[in-house]
Amino acid sequence: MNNESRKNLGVILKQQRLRMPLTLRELTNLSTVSSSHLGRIERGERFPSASILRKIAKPLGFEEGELFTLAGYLSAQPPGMAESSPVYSSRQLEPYVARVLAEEPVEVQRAVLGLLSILKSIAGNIAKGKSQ
Amino acid sequence: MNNESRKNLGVILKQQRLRMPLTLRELTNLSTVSSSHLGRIERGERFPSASILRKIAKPLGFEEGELFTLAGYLSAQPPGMAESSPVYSSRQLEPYVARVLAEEPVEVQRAVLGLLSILKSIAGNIAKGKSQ
DNA sequence: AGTATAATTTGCCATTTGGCAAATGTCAAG
DNA sequence: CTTGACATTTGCCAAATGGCAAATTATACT
Repeated sequence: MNNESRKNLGVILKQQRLRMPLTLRELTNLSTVSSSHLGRIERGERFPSASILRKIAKPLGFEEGELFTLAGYLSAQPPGMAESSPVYSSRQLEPYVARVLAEEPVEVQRAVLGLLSILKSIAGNIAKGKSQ
Repeated sequence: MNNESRKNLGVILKQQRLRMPLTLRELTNLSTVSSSHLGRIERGERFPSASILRKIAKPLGFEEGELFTLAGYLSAQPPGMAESSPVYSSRQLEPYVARVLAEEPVEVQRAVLGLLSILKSIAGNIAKGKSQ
């Protein structure tokens, strides 16, 4: 991350903070990011990590993705069509399965994948005679 | 970033890499991220920064934003126009989950639902103190 | 002016990231 | 079993992040 882009982002963040308007300390309270760090970010001495960006996005009135793009973490987003269907591969997910899973919280959806991979690995071991 | 979510992301990344399939070194060539680092990320010893995530997203077949969401850097993405897809009911099926499951034969997809309902019933009993 | 009070900056340091090179693990061919 | 060609993991270290506390600067009020 070069020095110029640090400064650029810093300037943007500072302008936005002043527009609210907020002091560094107030922004600290809203974001749980230390004011010393915020100050350094604003004058380009530090570059905010993703988690810091996430914490300050809303208090400054940014969309998360917007800030990530400004920081160069995300490539410029084609607005609107954000998540254009990511080709559901060659095979198909059965609509019924999709519908039922969609009712579950995302953690559960992911946990299901975990289960599946565990089962596959066990099955693989059995097949190789290694037993469990 | 707690230890569990590190591991979770690692497992997801590894699964996806093997699905391509790619070796760590090959992924290194596609992403310019050292294989030692990639390895540590996969087994949860390191947590990838935003710039690393960005570098590995496409080679692994992820949308950038998708990976950022999985890593917890971005909150779950507003469905945008994907809402027009009637299949995914009120809640959303996470694209990554959909894609992985879509790779499985339909029987497996359905079996996953079976597993899920069994686990839910067990969990319910535990909650009610009936023990397992 | 002088002084209290709030805001910002600086010094310092623990922690984390990520790369390089060496060590270790894996596996097929001889 | 041994060798060679891979892949993965480990040891080590430089660079960066981010927090706390102290120092400095700005602002307001007598």
